Amino acid sequence: MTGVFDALTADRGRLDRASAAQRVADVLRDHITEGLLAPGTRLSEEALGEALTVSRNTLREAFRLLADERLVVHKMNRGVFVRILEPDDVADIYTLRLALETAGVRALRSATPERLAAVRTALNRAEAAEAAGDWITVGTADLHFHQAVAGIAGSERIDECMARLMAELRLAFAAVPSARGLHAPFLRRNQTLAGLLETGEIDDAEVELTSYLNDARAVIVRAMTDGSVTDGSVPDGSVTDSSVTDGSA
Amino acid sequence: MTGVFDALTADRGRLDRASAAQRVADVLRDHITEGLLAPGTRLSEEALGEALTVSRNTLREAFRLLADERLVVHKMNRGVFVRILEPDDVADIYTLRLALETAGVRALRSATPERLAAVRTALNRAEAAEAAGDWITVGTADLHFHQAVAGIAGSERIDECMARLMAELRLAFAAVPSARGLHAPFLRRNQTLAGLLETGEIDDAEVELTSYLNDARAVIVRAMTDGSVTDGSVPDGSVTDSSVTDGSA
DNA sequence: GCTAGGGGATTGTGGAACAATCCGACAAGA
DNA sequence: TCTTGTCGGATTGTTCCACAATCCCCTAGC
Repeated sequence: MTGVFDALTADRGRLDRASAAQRVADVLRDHITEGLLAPGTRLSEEALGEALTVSRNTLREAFRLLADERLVVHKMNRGVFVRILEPDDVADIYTLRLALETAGVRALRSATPERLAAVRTALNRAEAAEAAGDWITVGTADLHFHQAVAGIAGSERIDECMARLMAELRLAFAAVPSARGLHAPFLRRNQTLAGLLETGEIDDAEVELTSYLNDARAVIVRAMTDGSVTDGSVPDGSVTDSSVTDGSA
Repeated sequence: MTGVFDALTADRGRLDRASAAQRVADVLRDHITEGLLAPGTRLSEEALGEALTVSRNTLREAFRLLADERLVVHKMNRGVFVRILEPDDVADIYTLRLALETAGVRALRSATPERLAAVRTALNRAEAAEAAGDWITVGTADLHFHQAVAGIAGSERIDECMARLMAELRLAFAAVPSARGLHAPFLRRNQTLAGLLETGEIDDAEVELTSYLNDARAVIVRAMTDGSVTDGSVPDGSVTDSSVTDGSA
């Protein structure tokens, strides 16, 4: 049964175009993770349906997808809201992150060259963005760097799990006033980690990774708890309506 | 703000009744993981909607939830089907399992007593089922045992991740002819692992866990590849129609 | 100042309709 | 005989509409 067309199989996925619900979810996911939709914003079915020219039913299917990814929360008879992350959530995210990235480090010996190269590529991108002073892009590249670390394991499910985690983490970044203060201290440590990986020092890499993630978690949690200052990235006053202030707990 | 009603918070979830889509998804998930819906079965919107007396809209929202959990696959303009696991999927599942359960073992020092006790509880249930010759229940208890191991980490997200993984794994069990042949050899090793955890031998537990999961993976993958024999759990001939045979990759 | 209740808006769910698409069968041609 | 074009039936994809349920806010009354 195997023949000369086997190479096409990989591209088969491109054939089935995404459904409308999938596309809507993609658009909303981008907007949320880019910070264009502030945490707490209510996503009205009618308003969004009109803006995206899709029906309420289709929109609701998209909401299900995003709720499953924890990017929005469903409140019965009240609608869906962009998720507001609590400090506990951040701590929990880092616990899972540690497990996944550790799995990547430990799989170093059996890693494919492409997977390993992706780590360095992401790191280079982060430093280029740093040199340009573009701290938003630095944040993106940093997340990609860590996705690449977990990706060393070569597992489809680990990749997806990390991708979700990183999208969720972006919600936390939105709660930290200064992107620069958040990312700058960790760029050099990324460099250290990448070096250890490239020289195959697995145990040292694991120690560094653990310490790194613990520190990062502490920084974000602290910024969230005493963080009363925002740098004005909140789009406009509509976010301050009453529906935002009530906690999700 | 904290008061005498804090204990009620845990049960708050029971208050907001689940939406119809959620309930439908729950029912279907149970049927799938219990093996009542064989992999490859097509889930007709009209037939299912009639059977559950819900509208197509609601059903489609439920399908989105299940597709996100990888229990069903969406094929554009063709409908949704109960997922058929490939050997590669099983291998991948075990990779993630190892990462999550290892995280549990490593968190042993800071584990709560309840979390640790859950490991022994699940194990006892498995052995009771074994004594009764109920191998289906043994399979369930075995999955709960491993969920408890990962649960030692005390992370909400790790728990959810494991729960999904276990549901998915059930699809693989459906491809193995003999439940007894699958589970029996591993019951004793569960016992060993639990013992190491209870005596706090973290490193040994981790080694045993790794070896355990590698062996289990090998058993299932082998059973799936050369598994031409089924024990007749496939409901009827409708499963053999052409739409089932094409791979999902 | 607090409780109770009404009004308005939005969601939850069902139902129907139409277009788009896929599958299988049949027919035509080499 | 094998391949290719075409047609018809069935199911999904998506939209629109309707109505009940629920929640929030505001006002009235004590």
